[in-house]
Order: sequence, then structure tokens, then C-alpha cells
Amino acid sequence: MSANLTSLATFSPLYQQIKAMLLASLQAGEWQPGEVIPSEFELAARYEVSQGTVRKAIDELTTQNLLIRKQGKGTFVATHLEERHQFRFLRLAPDSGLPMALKNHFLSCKKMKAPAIMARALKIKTGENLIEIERVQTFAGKAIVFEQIWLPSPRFKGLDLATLEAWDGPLYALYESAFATHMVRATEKIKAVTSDSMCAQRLNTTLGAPILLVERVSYTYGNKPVEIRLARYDTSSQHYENTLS
Amino acid sequence: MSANLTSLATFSPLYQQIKAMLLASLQAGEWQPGEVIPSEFELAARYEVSQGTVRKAIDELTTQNLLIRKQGKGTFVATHLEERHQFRFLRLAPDSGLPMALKNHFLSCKKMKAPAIMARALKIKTGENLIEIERVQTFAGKAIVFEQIWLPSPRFKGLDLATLEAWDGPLYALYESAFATHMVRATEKIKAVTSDSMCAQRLNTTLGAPILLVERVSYTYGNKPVEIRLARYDTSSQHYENTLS
DNA sequence: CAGTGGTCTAGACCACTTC
DNA sequence: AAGTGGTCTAGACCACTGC
Repeated sequence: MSANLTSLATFSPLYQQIKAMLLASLQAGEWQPGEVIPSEFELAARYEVSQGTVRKAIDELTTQNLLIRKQGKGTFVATHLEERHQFRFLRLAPDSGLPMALKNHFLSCKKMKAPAIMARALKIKTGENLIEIERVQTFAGKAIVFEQIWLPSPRFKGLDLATLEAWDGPLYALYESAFATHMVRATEKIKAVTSDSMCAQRLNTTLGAPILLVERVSYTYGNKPVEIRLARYDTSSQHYENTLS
Repeated sequence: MSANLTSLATFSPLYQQIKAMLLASLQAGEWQPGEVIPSEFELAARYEVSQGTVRKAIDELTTQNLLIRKQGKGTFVATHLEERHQFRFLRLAPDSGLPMALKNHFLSCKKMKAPAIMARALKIKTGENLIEIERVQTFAGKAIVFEQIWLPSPRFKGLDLATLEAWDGPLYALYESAFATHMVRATEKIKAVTSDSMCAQRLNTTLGAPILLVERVSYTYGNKPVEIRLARYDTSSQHYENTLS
């Protein structure tokens, strides 16, 4: 590793530089989701630093849910295919407290041109190709979630209704296995609205019923936005859970 | 520090034991919010471990927002009186993206007996004394938030409307300065509902308007619940923000 | 048994604050 | 200059996994 004599430049600890290099390798796809990365000693040798320094870099990446350590086995690239990460981004829970298993019902998968608002959120140009998915999720026969999902076509080339209907599991897992896209982070904006006619039909509610509207933008490595989701939750017997600390 | 020969017992790393002792000191009020705790070397000497071990314990407490490090100055007990922690628990943001300064309007502060549901959430007995506060918060003259707040009387003895009206700042900061109670964590359950008559009056909305209902339980040291809050947000031009990772 | 991550130490030195 | 947190190292040993 080069000396720390950054002189006038801003000081950056070694482990931050290592972290950045690991991040670059993840983004470049050098190690795929679910795979082991080299051992701490191997990385230490590669970057010519001590094991403790590599360890600190990996520590931060694990707290960001980008890597997962398994004692005795190695350090792995996080994946939504993993059991424990299946519902990492789902904050909806039944009031009863019992676990909830949602069932997918895909309504459509169409092509469209990106309107200005979506283009801005996805950092693409207005009018570029998007894929629009409509989905309803049910629990015990009752429709709970109605979502519209928009994806940039280039990254998700070939995604169609047949593919979706053949898939049994979280969409984020499909993105990984079929489109080499791992979601790292998402931001949500939540509002209370009233059910419009489309929403009332999909969720089988009365017109004007209260609906939780969740607007989500999901990001892959490098803070790249690659999915917009507009979800409507029927919160009559479910709620959105959050922890503040 | 005692040896690690926990033999049959479950293994617990030294730094976890140190962390538990620091936590106990915080809970016991040995160091008050805003104060410095002893230096890492001092603590290392006290517990007869190396500085690195104390450091790792403190590391975890800082990521939990219980302690705050300041290079060159020391490590401090986190406080809601601190600028950067003022709005740690407020997730409501204006759609415009501009900063929002809410103005307090306290409506009432009454005594009542705890109904069963609240008693369970606060881990007290049904019928014990509670304080009930009603508050409206406005932004640019428009009522945005209507909250009912319930506190166990013993801990908040002497809290009345006059005290509240004299206070200018977050309630959590008042709890700290007047009742030695520091909030550490909170859980929220969020639903979309329609405005009832009380809510419509407080928030000046139409009856049946969509309202974001947020049920919050806040905890102090030792996972002790000490506040219940039932908030209604008018999300017509604000939204609740959340980040998933 | 070897290889992995996890803990702990002792010591050196850097960066920042205060006197 | 002294005291604090922050970084980095080298080495020892523990806990867990898999051959």
C-alpha cells in the first residue's frame, strides 16, 4: 500500500481505501452475489496491508449488508436469494404478529417510454425505454399490495410476463439470478391517500378507502438507481413497521 | 477481567462484557447525557483489558447512537439536546425537499388511568397513573401533526401544561433535562386511516380525508418503554421518509 | 488437521483539541 | 506539550467448518 503522506490532500485511512477497492470489485462483478470472496489474509497480501486493516474494511461492508461473514467458512457477497435476506426490504407485517406469506399475481408487463419524473429518478434520459410491471400480492386470499414497477429496459432485457409468472420468490432475487443486478439500498416516501378506481379494483376496496402509498427507489452498487416502485398497501389489518434509533 | 474459561457456559467475548458494563453505567446514570465518559485508556485500566478491547465495545455503542466520539476531546453520552440529534426520530419531510421547522401547540396535559392495552405496551399495571398530552404541530400556519402522548406518571412527576408551553424544543430534550430520561430507540407501526371528527378538527381537514397514523413506543436504557405516541400526519404535502438497507 | 473468521494484546504513530 | 480518539501492525490464540 502506498504511503499515507497525502500531504496537502485530504487524509484517507488505509482501510477506507481498501473498502473502496473491495466495493469496486463488487461493482465490477469480480465476485458474484452468494460467492466467497478471498480470505482476509489473502486480501491483506494482495493490498500489502495487515489482516486487521482488511478486517476493518470488511467490517464496514458487512454492516452495510454488502458482505456476510460466516465463521470458519469465509466472507460472502450478500444476496437476496439467501433465506435471511428474502424479506429484507418488506416492512409490511400483519397486525396479528403472525408471519405473513404473500402470494404473487402478475397483471401485466409492458414496454413504455420514460416520462420526465421517472427518468430523473432513474438517472436516464426522458423517453428512454422502460418496462412496466403491475403486480398484486395476496395473503389468505385477500389482496394486500398493488404495485407498479418500472425498470430501465437495457438492464432487464428479455423480462416478460412469462418469466415473471414462472418465478416463485422475491423480485429482487429474480433480478440477481436473471439480470446480474443486486439491490443494495432503497429509499421510500410514504403517504396516506384514498383509493382511486384502479386501486379500488386491484385491492378490492371501496372507492375512497384509506391506502398507504409507498414510493420506492432502489439502488444497486455505486448508488445507481435501477427500479422505481409505486406500492399501495391495504393497511386495514396490516401495518408498516419501522424502528428508529 | 475474569478468564474466558466459561467452559460449559456460552462463550461471550470480553468486549461484549465491557459493553454490558458500560451500558449498566449509562443506565445507572453514572454518566449523564452530554457528559464525557472516561478515556479509553482509563476504562482499559479499570476493567483490566487492553485499549483495543474497550475501543471495540465503545464502537458498538456509538453505532447504536448511545455514545458519540469526538476526536481530541473524548467520548460523550448521546443527548437529544445536541443539535445533530434534535430530529433523529422525526421522519416527516416536506415534499418540496426544503427543511421544515414545526411549531408546537400544546392542547392539554391531563392525568388518567392506564387502560390495559397501554399498560401492556408500557409494561406497567392496568389502572396505574398516566399523563396524557395532546399536541398539534404546525408548519407555515398549517396544522401538520396531531399527537396524543402517554407517559407513566412516576417518571414524569410534575409535568404539566405550563412546563410544556414554556419549553421550546423537542419533547425528548425536555424529558432529558427535566426528567433524566433519555430515549434510545423507538418502534413505529404505520397505517393509512381516514380523518375522524377529532382529527379533522385538530388538523383542519375534511372528515374522511386520508391520514397517516403512526403508533410509536419509545424506549430508554434497558429496553424500558416510557412513552406511547399516537400521531396523525397530514401527508397532503409532506411524506414519511425511510431508508432500507 | 488445515483454513476460515473472531478476539485480544502491546506498542507505535497520526490527527485533533486544549492549555 | 499533554491528552484524547483514530489508525496500523504483528503476533498469539480461540471458535467454527469441512475434509
